[in-house]
Amino acid sequence: MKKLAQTRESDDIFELSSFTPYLLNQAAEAQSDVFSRNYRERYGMLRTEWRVLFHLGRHGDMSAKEISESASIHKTKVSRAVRALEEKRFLSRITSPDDRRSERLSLRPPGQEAFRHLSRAAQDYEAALEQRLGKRDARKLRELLKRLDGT
Amino acid sequence: MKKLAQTRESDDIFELSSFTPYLLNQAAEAQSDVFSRNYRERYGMLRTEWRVLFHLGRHGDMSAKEISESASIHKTKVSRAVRALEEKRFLSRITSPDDRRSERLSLRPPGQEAFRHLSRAAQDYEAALEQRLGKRDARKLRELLKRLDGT
DNA sequence: TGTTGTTAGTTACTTTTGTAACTAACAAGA
DNA sequence: TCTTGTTAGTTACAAAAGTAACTAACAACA
Repeated sequence: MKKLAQTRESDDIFELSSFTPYLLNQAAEAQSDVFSRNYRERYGMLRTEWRVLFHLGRHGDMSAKEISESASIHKTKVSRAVRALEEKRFLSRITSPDDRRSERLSLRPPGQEAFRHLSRAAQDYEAALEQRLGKRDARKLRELLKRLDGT
Repeated sequence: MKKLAQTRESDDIFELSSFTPYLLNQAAEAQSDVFSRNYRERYGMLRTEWRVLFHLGRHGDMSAKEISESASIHKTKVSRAVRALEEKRFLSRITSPDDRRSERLSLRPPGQEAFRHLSRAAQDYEAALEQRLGKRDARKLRELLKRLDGT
């Protein structure tokens, strides 16, 4: 007998394994757990610190505000990450002369070295992922994820 | 002039936007933020609570241990979620007669209703996502995510 | 100059998570 | 029955994240 029309497709079976937000979260956690070893074990860094470091290394000196906007990280998280990186002697701050509320953050040599190291690790990680998924699928995945992150 | 061989592809430019763990995380957060309104605003539930509820609704009575394994949630998180759901009168526990360490968790009527409601919301959410991405790409995304979550 | 409103960044407080140690119950064998 | 080892679930403490309120500096204009 043919299947009848339904109000909702497969109303009966709905597993978490077909719920995209769940899968996204599982995959994100799994990947993050693996890569975080790179900055956690060697530098005792947290994810936000790694991101802030990355932005500074990638874009040169920035203010906390600029990092916050460009990386979509809340300013309190940035503030805490900056302090942690400062305590590790990875960056220095100089009060901006034209606006004394804001600070110019720059990587110091140890911070620059950490950036280079982690940046390389990230590229290697990405390359390994591309190996696993295949170039085509890896690219497709990134494309799809980009389409999602706005919503 | 032709591009020379490099040790690493595009050694020069490496943006966060091409780093899959970053994209995964952004997308996962964005999606979770949207869907969490469903269980947060109406039921005051946390994500782990929603997951535990879902498992109970989907698979019938289970022990905390079983949920923990089947959902890959740490047992302390499950323990806290179970207590929260119990306080909301969404579930009841009965000490298992054959092993008094373990408890049979069952959804009570209000919990069952919340499950049905949220389950429907999840299906609608998934359907909307499928609309946005297109059936083919939505399916592809799920497939790729599944391939990632083991690592 | 004084007032009003805005902005960069920090701090204080609360909520949530992670980790480890714990309790009570079980299991299997001496 | 008395170890010894394991397991289900909880609790206590520490680390991290979210939220709101705050400080100091700025801007614009009366």
